[in-house]
Amino acid sequence: MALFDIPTTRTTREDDAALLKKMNKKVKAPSVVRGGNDISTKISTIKAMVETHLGKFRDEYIIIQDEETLHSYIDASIKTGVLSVDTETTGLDPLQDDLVGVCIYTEGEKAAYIPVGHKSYITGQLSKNQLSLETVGKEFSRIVNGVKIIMFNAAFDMRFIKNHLGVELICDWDCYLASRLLNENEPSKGLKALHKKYILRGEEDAFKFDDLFKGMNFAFVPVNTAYLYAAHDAIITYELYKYQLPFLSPDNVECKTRGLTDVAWVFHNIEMPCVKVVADMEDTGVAFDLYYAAQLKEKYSVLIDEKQKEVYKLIDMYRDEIEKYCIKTTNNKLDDPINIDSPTQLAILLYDIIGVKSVDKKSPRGTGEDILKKIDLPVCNAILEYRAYKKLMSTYIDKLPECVNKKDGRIHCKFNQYGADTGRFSSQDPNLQNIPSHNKDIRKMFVASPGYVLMSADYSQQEPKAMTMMCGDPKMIDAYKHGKDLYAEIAALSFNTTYENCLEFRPDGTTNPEGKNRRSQAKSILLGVLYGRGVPSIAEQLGTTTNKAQAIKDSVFKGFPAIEQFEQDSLQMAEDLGYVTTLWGRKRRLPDMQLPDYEFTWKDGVAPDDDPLNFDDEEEEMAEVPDELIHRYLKKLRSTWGSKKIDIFQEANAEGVWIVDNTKKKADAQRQCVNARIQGSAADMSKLAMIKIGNDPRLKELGFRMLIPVHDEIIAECPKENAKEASERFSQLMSEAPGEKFTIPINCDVEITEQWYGERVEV
DNA sequence: CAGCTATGCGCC
DNA sequence: AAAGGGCGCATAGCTG
Repeated sequence: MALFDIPTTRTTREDDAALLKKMNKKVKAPSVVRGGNDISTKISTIKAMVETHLGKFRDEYIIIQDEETLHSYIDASIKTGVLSVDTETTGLDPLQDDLVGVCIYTEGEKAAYIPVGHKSYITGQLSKNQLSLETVGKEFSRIVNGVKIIMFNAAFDMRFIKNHLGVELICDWDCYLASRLLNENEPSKGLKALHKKYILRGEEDAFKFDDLFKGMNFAFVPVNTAYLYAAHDAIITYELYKYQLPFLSPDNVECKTRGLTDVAWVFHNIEMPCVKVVADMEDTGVAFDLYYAAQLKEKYSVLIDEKQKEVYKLIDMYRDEIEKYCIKTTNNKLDDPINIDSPTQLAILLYDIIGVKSVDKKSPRGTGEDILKKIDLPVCNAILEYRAYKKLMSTYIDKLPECVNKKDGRIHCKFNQYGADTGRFSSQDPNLQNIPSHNKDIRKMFVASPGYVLMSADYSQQEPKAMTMMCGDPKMIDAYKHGKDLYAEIAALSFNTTYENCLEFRPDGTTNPEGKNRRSQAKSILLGVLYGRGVPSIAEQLGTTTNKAQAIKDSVFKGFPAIEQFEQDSLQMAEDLGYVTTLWGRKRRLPDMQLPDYEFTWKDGVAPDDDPLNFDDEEEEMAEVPDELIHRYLKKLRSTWGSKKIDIFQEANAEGVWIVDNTKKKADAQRQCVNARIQGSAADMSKLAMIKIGNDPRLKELGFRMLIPVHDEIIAECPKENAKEASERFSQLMSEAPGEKFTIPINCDVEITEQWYGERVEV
């Protein structure tokens, strides 16, 4: 159900403002819960649970309800110089939800909870004995300089504190980011889970917020209960910090001996400075054109309808076969009509009813894009077109307008600055890093603020350039230094021809198909190495045979031995150390690289000739499979592949030997070795650029602000009158970001528009 | 009903 | 014999 009606016409931006106001009104739910019976039961339960599990801390934590106590607590934190901070809120949106309380802890004091937004669930009124936001803000402003601030997921708390207390408290140690740098494979992602694992060593059970308060407004939890839970968070954040501290302190022996010096550098010089930049981007958001979105919705619903009709018309050609099938198989999963959004039903239609032969061995009943393209039936092609429209509609055209913040009409997504294990950002709610770019319509929903222009700057060939620097090949470096096209240069030197013969266009402007072909072959090989892509797959992309692709790859490796060397070095590094590193020293741990290809154990942990009644073999010492047997099987396995391997596993199984096959895991890890170094280095570089840009005083004066990082690209906006100077500075800072690590030129084109991907604007 | 996985597809 | 790195999200279909 729509919360409001999208207008079909628009005259001015003021209409948008009115529209938002209208939305606001309808959205406002009664803030006072009638009766409150449910809620009071829930609160009683919470009270009891908190008392049982956290009651023991009742005297160890305090509630701060007067200014003097807060003042002296802040004094104490100024003395210790370190303060952990955690916020309690009514929700996850720092712009639309409220601050309920702040917890702080400094060594030598009891953990303290400062309630500011607790309310009566009956009257909806603010509870008594709470400090005002102003007072807390005033006290917090005393620690913006000189006190080291510890948080977990700092951008979140920093935003709530900035937006509700009016203080820019900048975090110095984000335990989440520290944890990601220390082990990006760590399965425990949350504060409680990490604390339980590393501080309590798994001894105690920790409450997560949702365990206790799911479906509950934290503002309604009585202060006397809330403080036990909340203050606990400030303590465990601090304890986690103390645990992490030595590992990420460059002078500490723990840091040095564990090879974390560079990782610590990345933490202090890339990740932590990036937090404020991220918090600012999330607060800024990006302007959105609701009217245009409504127009797109009309346009695409028509297209979807037409395509859907076409699909069903084509399916109807098979109606006799469908009927036959339905009679034959009474218990099939087909809806009437067939749901073409269901891969299950579509597979039945294609493979069982129409009788299409599988085109992909890996997924014989697949209905993905590649497979449907290969099948190349009119139905399949129509379905693909239908799916393309449908995807745009559901994921973008329908979804994005719902994400518009009712207060400011902008979309504020959440960036996870260590979202990918390689160090890349990710974005969610909504994901602004996968807005369609091929399609010319969708991105235009994103617009500049009134009076502003959008600026997008992207690194050209960021990853190939990172690869060039990391493998240090002089010919590649030279190509970039002389402003040549790298792929053409690689093609020229690998295929023993001239550079000009490897370009798509001749100097006179006519096209050169052979040149284009050579260039794209070189490109496929280089990017193939970068992605760990196999030769047959490259062959498929180039439309040639595996043998020919292999020959092309050999030529490129011969012409550029540094590329092959880099690949070998990266594999070797991971095998020896268990991790690879980026240009700036971030690590990507790939423990699977150190696995043996196969592992052998006795089935059930017992050798077949063991006497089950003999208990003299103390302490379940796992009997080992004799080397001789292992060698016999290894020899067999290494000269066999594919489905025949299964026969060998079964043969071993019959003998009581259990074989674990790690070869798939290892192959996966091998592909990641090169890619993680390149992708990670590129991510480091992009973050350095964001920090430079975010802290540039001149850009700030010009009213420039970053909006969205898209891996090798930054979208920003700036008042139109300052656009010229800002764009030049923007581009320059991007180019300078990698510093002396890059000895090749980096140029960044800045596009200035009013809509994302719209027409260029002259400034 | 929520929560999970599988499949499919948007981006770099 | 096969053979593509890194994300988040929508939908279907199953489970508790």
